[in-house]
Formats: sequence, C-alpha cells, structure tokens
Amino acid sequence: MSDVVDVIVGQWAKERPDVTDDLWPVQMFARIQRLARVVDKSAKDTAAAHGVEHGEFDVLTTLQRSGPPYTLTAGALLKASMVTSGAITNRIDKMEAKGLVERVREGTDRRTVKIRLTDHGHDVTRAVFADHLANYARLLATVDRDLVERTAEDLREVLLALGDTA
Amino acid sequence: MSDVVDVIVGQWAKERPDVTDDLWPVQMFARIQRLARVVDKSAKDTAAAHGVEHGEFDVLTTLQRSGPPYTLTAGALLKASMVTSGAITNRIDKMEAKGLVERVREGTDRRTVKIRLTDHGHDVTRAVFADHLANYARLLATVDRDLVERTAEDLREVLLALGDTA
DNA sequence: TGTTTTTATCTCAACGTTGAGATTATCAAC
DNA sequence: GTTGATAATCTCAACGTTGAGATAAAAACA
Repeated sequence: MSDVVDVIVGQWAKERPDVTDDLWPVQMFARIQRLARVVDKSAKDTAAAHGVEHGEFDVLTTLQRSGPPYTLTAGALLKASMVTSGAITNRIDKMEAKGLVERVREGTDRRTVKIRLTDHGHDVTRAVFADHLANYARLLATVDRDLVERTAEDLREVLLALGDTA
Repeated sequence: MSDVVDVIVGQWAKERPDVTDDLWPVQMFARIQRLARVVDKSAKDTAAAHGVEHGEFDVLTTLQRSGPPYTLTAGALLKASMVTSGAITNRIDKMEAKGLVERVREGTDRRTVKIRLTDHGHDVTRAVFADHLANYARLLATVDRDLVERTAEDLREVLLALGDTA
C-alpha cells in the first residue's frame, strides 16, 4: 500500500527521472518530517489545554526528568531543547511570570543562571505529562506495538550513525 | 549503544518509575522529533543559500513535481504543505514578488487562485533541489543504506496505520 | 428567484523563534 | 595584574506562522 510519500516520490520519478537514484533519502526524511508535523501539532494541543506553550512544556519536562534539585542552567536547557538562546530567555521569562520556574543566581560562576522548577511547576508538569503520554498512546492506538518498537530501534541506529550521542 | 533518547527515557524511568510502562511511544516520537529538527535545520540552510525560505522551497517543489502545467490552487498547496491559509498567502505574496510564481485567476470558479511556476521559478527549483538532494546524501554518508531503507519502510507502515493516505 | 450554507482565499494582529550584537563574567597567557 | 580570549546570558528587530475573522463566489435548498 502507498502512503503520501510514495505518491510524492512517484511524482518526482515521472517529472524528474534524472534524479530517481537520489530519492532514497527522501523516502525516510519526508516521512520523518510528516510524522513530526502530526505529532508536534498534537502535542501542542495537549500542552495548550493546560495553558502551557509547546516550548514551555519542553522546559518543564527537561527540568523534571533531570531529578533533584530540578535545576538546570539556561545553557543546559538551550542544548536540550535545540533552540537558540533568545528562545530560552523568552521561555523562562514567561514561565517565571506564570510561577512555573524561578531564576536562581548563585554559585561561583556569576554568568550562569540556574532555572529551578517550582512546586507549582512540578504539579503542572505532572498533569501535562500524564495527558501527553495518554495522547501518545491514543495516537498509536491503531498501530502495531512491535512496529513502533522496531521503528524506534531503527531510528536510534540512524541517530547514532549521525553522531547524536549524549 | 545509547543515543540521547535512551538517556531521556532512562531519566524518566528513574524520576517517574510510575510511568515507565507508558514510555514506549516516546522512544519513537522523540527520535522522530529530534531527526526532524536536524534535517529541517539543514534543509533550511540549503534553501537559504539560494535566497529561498524553507516554506517557499516547499511550494516550489510541490509545484514542480506536480508536472505540467506546473499549476496548483492555493488550497492544494495548503494541504500539501500542512500549514494554514495565512502561511500560504504570505508565501505566495513573497514568491510572486521574487518572480518565482504567478497568480492566475481564470477558469469557471472565480474564488480559486491558481499558482503557476514561472520559468525563473523552474530554474531556481532545479538548482535548490539538486543541492537539497546532495545535502541529504551528505547527511546520510555515514549511515548504512539498508538501515535507511528499512527505516523508511517502517515509517511508511506507521503513517499508513495512522491513516496518512493520499 | 431568493435565501442559506459551504467553499476558497485573503487580512491582520498576536505569538514564538531566529540571529546578530551587547553585556558581563571567567579563564589563559604573559 | 593587565590584556585578550572565551563563555553565559540577555536584548531586540525581523521574520514566518497561526488562527480567527472578513470577503466574495459558488452550491444547495426552498
């Protein structure tokens, strides 16, 4: 059976037969892009239902899963989120105004700013994350679990081959 | 070997052992999200080198692969790009100013606006697409091709199971 | 024919991100 | 110690997208 990407590749093969041999990366990347769109939009809606932006949810979960004392520097959050410094500053500003996190300036290096999850931030994170996982499960309700796990393992190999290690 | 997502899942398992059983979708979705970020950023740079925005490149390729007469309605482009109507209007405005496409109002239905690739648009599309494919190949230079094709097929099954058909 | 509903596109303010530059602090070398 | 380089964060204008509403045409129905 054919999906949307098969159709796209078929169109290219017809219109640009000269590039047919170079389309194999498209088969993977286009599907990744498509799935990312669908999942991101869904995740955005889940977070929005709790009054939290997509990027803010990213910061919340990064802080919570980091464990006690639920504190990370702005720089660490920036790398984890794969966004620019301006985006992190903006996110922290708004999250601080909402009482989700607080900026802590302490320690020897006074350039660094530590971001700490507040008690309220913890509560919100737990609530949103629960909905988030339920949403993921709902999205995959019609998908064979073995397929999902197999795909996840293939994707890990791809990421490793690309040098995406911790 | 562990990738970044393995680390993330490990953190969750430690900090929130109660949700461990619900993390299997994260293994796939988080990797899709991560790969999408990397690939999108790279594709953006490729397009930018030709003075074209990421979204504009999307419109250009959609028009070219549609074949003669290289004309699609705004609505068709909107669906293909998975963005809102405002985004398409904005893209077409700028692309028309650059001479890449032209709006054609003809036919029986005067609500519809047809977007046609100009000769200049064709030239630019060919150039950017060539670089785009070369960039894809470069990205995957260190990745086993069988793995890529296997992953692409798994992803197709996932998309089909999610109902993503043409 | 006249009215209502639906469809296609455009408008525009609000929003988050980018990316270059500014600021301030630390580290390294002399 | 002073200088220069590096590092961490913040500032801010520009940019593309969103999403609700407006506009206008076509289709459906009375």
